[in-house]
Amino acid sequence: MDNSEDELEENEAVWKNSFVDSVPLSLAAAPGPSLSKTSPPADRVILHFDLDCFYAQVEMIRNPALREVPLGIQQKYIIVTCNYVAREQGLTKLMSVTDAKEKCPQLVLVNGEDLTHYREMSYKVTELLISYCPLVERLGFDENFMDVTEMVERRLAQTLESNTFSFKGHVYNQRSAEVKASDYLRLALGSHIAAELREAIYTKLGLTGCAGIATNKLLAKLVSGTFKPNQQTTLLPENIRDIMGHLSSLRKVPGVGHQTAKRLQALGLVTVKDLQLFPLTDLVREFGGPPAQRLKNLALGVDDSPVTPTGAPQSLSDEDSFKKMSSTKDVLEKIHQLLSSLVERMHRDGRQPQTFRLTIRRFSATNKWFSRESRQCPIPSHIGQKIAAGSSDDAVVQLLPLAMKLFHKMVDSSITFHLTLINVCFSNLQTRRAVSGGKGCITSFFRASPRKIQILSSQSQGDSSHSVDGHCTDHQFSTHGMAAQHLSLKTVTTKSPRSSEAALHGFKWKQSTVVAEEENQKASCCTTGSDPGETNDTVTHQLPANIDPKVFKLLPEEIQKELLSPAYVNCLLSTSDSQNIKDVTAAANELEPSDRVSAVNHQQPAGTSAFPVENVLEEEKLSFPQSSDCEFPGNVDPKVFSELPLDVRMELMSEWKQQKPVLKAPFSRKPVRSLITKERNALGKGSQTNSLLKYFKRS
DNA sequence: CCGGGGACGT
DNA sequence: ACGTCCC
Ligand SMILES: Nc1ccn([C@H]2C[C@H](O)[C@@H](COP(=O)(O)OP(=O)(O)OP(=O)(O)O)O2)c(=O)n1
Ligand SMILES: [Mn+2]
Ligand SMILES: [Mn+2]
Repeated sequence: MDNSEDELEENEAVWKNSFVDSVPLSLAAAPGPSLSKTSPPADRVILHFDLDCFYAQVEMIRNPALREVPLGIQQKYIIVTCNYVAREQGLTKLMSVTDAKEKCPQLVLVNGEDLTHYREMSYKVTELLISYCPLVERLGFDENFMDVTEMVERRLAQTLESNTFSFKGHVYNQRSAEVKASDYLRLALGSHIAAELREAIYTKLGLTGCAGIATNKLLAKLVSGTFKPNQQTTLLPENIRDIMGHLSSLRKVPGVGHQTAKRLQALGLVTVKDLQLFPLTDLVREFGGPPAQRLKNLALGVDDSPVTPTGAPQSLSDEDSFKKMSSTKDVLEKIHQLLSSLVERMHRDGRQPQTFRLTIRRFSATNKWFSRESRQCPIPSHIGQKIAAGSSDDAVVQLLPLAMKLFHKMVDSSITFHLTLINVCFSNLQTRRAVSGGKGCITSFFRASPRKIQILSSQSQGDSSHSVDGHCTDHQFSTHGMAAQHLSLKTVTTKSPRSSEAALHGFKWKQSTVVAEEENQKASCCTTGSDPGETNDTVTHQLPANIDPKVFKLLPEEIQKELLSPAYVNCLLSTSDSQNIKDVTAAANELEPSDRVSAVNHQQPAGTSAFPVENVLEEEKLSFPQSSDCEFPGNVDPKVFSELPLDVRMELMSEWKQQKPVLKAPFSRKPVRSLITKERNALGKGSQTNSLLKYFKRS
């Protein structure tokens, strides 16, 4: 989007001095600044991890021969990233293929449009980090924040028994050996933890990356990239002003995007210092209170936002872009293709999506590559169940009409259109209720055991499994950057409390409670006919009332015939009043036994329960959707149906036949309208969070 | 020759 | 539903 417009700024001449790797220190001195013996220390210890040339690294693992050649990962016409061999030749991230080939004719390209492998590796990293400490927040596929404050506190005691101690890795802007780790003992311990975790990521997953150690997320992220590949850097409080002041522009501040930078520039602000010195009151005028304060804080290197465990993804999407798509048939095929892969992913996830969204991007000369349009609708529960159950083909076939209906809400297919992108997305993901215990569940992200919902009450306190926490290393090698230091990872092989399967694949994500029985949702996009005002006066002949004649005429003759065949017509005609309303059963919120100790630490916002109480679906009673006695369910738009390929239509028909009719509500035809937009936003999350960015939320 | 994802705020 | 941010 806007993201890359100013992306291509030259690397400023960073004056990043550092003392490398092992700064000796004596422990005689007093402990760190805010070391109040009692609970939450004023200063947190935050780690930020960022994998090296992530997609390229994954491809190099898959094919080691690529390690020695300049490698670019291609998505359409873009080299989205490249390995460091290629970077030595001047290649950069997000470079066009033509520019890249120009700079480096021998560049080897691997297509990276399918993110599957990157996504899987990404979650393995997050999972590994979580196994050491639950406070892990993802950012994109290759970054994780971690709050290790408590882990540090626990190590502190053990450290005091040790004689010497030092930082691991670089210390920002600090080249003298005088660095007193004793003044920043907790950050120093954080640097050891970071080194150990990087080592674990390398030995277990084969991935290298950078880490930043600082007192908040903003600073940890900013400092992590100081020395680039496969190194780590700690930012001491005394250097906060340095690192902020030397950012080349406000755009470098995470949270200041293209639009915000433009607005700031309109105020005459370009550098971080500009913003630091700008009167808050003037800033408030432009951005409003909280965002203004947030911006100023960011410029000062202040960031109180907590590390919020990310949990399982809130949406899954699949998209493709292209130069031109202009026929309904192509659109349908593309959506079919996208849906097939998305439904498979959704099934592996194990949860049940309740909302479907279709997004398009249209070509236009003026708008060049701009805005997207989208429409969404509820997913009828019987389809959601098929997705979760793994009846993927059935699910896809039944989702297709939904998607096409949404498509027609955006695109008048009787007029020429030109699309350049289609995206399909599942959201409002509901966890199916675990058996009886009603406890936490582990939904497997990975393939291995699809139906994985396990109960796990362990893990509660602290760092658990790995005794990375065990004791600090007492030797210090100055291996500058090589993650190969003999860190005290010896203990890593201690018995894992989890089953091996869980350790490998299990994912302990966020919890929630019950949403009890759900109503039969009726997609507004699925309501047939009876659209007020949209009746056809140009009727040609015996077309069912809800078929658009214009569309009908465009259909192939064979499809027209089929539509007019008695069986179909009967179905279509009987659909209009088939919209039985099923009562919305009251949602009985049942509290989670929650013996799972929330491994959340001090910065948990007051009033926020450790785990949100939502998104868990009661196992559904076998209720069958509002289908009338006709074989043609009421939620299928005839126009859409007519556009489906014959085989899809046949599949749908056979689907419908197998469904046993449900008890018809005698008092059916009701104002469905009030219900169809139901789709309440289970507005769960941030109770307030109106901040500029959730990215650096206030605490 | 501007990907393919995500999260959150309005 | 769309905008902005992140990677
Ligand atoms: N606009 C972007 C930014 C990133 N990515 C993908 C490709 C990257 O491989 C991955 C991680 O992004 P980074 O910015 O961390 O870049 P790399 O990890 O590739 O390189 P570096 O070693 O500089 O971190 O996310 C993307 O698809 N589109
Ligand atoms: Mn990154
Ligand atoms: Mn990276």
